[in-house]
Amino acid sequence: MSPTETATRKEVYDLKSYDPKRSIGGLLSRVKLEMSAALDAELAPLDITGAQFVILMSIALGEADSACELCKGISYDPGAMTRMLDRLERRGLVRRVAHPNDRRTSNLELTAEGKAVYPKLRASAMKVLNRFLRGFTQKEARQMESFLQRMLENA
Amino acid sequence: MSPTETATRKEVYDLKSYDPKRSIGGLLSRVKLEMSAALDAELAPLDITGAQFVILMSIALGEADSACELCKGISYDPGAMTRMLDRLERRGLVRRVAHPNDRRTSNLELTAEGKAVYPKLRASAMKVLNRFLRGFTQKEARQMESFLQRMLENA
DNA sequence: AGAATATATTAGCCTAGGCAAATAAAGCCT
DNA sequence: AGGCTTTATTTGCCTAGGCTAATATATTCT
Repeated sequence: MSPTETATRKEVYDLKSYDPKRSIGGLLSRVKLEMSAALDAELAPLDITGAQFVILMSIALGEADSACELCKGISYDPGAMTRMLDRLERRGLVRRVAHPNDRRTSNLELTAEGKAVYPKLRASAMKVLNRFLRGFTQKEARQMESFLQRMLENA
Repeated sequence: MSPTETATRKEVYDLKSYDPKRSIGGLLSRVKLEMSAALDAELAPLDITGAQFVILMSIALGEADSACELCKGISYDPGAMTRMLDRLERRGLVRRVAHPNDRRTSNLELTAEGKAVYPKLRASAMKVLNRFLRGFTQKEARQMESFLQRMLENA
């Protein structure tokens, strides 16, 4: 450790060094903004938004098969989720199917059209992400994933 | 490089390895969401939102002294900015001052109250950020900053 | 079984950002 | 000066998420 970085120092930023815009917080917000915009642009020809992409992916991957599980998985408001699913259903991508044992909920499935666009969605998102990661080695990418994962665990 | 990671490989994710939720994209969105919520909670006692924090900081640090410059600096909608500044002015934190040479615009300044809360805002944001970075060494934090900066340049 | 509690979804109201058109004032051109 | 273009802000309309209360089922506990 360097002299300016003593063994007692525990925190990354202090009152002197903290610059909001160049801090991890500021940069991260900015990157998220740009990435979302880029994803929206990439998906626009498919008439699907970035927010819808997240839902469709969750359903496709079997990570959630009800509105409630979706909400829990991604910290999304239940009211907003109802409307989101309404839109996806109207859009013909998702179907609500009666649950056999529980009439409070519906099982969510992709329609044929939903299944058909799924690979395109995946490819689009991957493309955007890879674009933002140009110049990154695999090792750097894995390290970035690990940093983000650790931040999430600190939440 | 490992055998699975050949010299010709240029992209971080491929169709096989890409898992949206565990990818840098998914994680980053999630971290941003949690961080924003944490900042909002931390600032709530001051009756200031995270979005307002960003504006106040920009003004305080002299990074922008008009609505237009603010918008450019943070990719914010001009219409939304007008309303944001209306709120901050009503809240007594910001003042619009006539520009001497250009009557289209106003110079933005912090009021006395705005200047008074500024150090608290800074401290709050720093606190939240440091919390998310618990366990990070200075070196890791600098590396994270650099990764994010590179992603931004790739945008 | 019946009551109390918990869960899943929905509807209403509120806030706030994005987009497009309107307005006003500069700046530029000749 | 007069006209064309650019810049800065504002306003109206639209979309979408957050919060709360309402509703309908399940589940649990006597």
